Amino acid sequence: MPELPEVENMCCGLQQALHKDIKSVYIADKSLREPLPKELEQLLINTRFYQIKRLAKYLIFHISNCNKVIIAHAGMSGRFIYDNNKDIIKHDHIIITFQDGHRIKYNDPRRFGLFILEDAANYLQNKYLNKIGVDALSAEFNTTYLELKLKNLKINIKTALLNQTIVAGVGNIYASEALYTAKISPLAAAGSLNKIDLENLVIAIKNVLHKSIKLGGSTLKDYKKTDGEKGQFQDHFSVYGKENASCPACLVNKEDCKIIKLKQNGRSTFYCSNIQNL
DNA sequence: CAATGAACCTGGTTGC
DNA sequence: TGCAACCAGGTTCATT
Repeated sequence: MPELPEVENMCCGLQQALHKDIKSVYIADKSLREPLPKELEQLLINTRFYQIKRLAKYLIFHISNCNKVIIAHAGMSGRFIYDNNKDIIKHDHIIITFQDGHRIKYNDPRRFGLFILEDAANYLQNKYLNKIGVDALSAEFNTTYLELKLKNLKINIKTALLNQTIVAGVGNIYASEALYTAKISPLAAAGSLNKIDLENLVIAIKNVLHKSIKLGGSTLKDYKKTDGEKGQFQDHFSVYGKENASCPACLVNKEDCKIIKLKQNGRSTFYCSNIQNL
């Protein structure tokens, strides 16, 4: 999916929908990770959203005069669109139409996404949210925190970065990109990294996420910004998806290198063995 | 617990 | 052209 930068962009785009009266709600039949809540329609009509915010890779919709919130996640292939179109296309699962004709549409071909209701009073205790680690862009995500979390872990650092209970928001693209920038091998044992490595890694993660947010995220295939346009950060990858190419640093130094692709825990990892030594 | 791999789904690409 | 195999921004669950 949608990793942190893509979800952040969805969230920004959806701010336009705040405080607009909801006229109608379309709910498709097929389930996402969980069945779509059928009480959604009755709950939303004639009210409005007063806050939509990002929590890790989740979006939380706060509803006026309602004791429920919506917890949404875009899975691998989900997108939120905000427009004034009337069309319903394949894989549209939720369409929330406002009085002024605009609408929020959630489309998700693979249906790994999530769209559920939870009690507003204690939604953070929800089973999907209560184990999430600190947000990658928060001040709490720092060298000291990461050192504590990785201590004694034997898994490789790349896999550790995908664990949302350690740090929330990093996904498969930005894990490879950040490790490259920090000059850390994805194969290194998470618990073996020294303080300098960890400091570089924290900085690299925050930098790559910030840069991607500015460029509207990365569009590989399904992800689109809420206006339907592609993100641009995919044009700035150093290693992701670049198997057998030369990495940027080796190109500058005119050194021979080939970016390596491997599988770690079932996910593709890309790295330069010249730059990223164990 | 920590670490692995399978499962959940659809659709695009690759290779025979 | 057809069809099977493999691959994809994520996460949970069952099994070691």
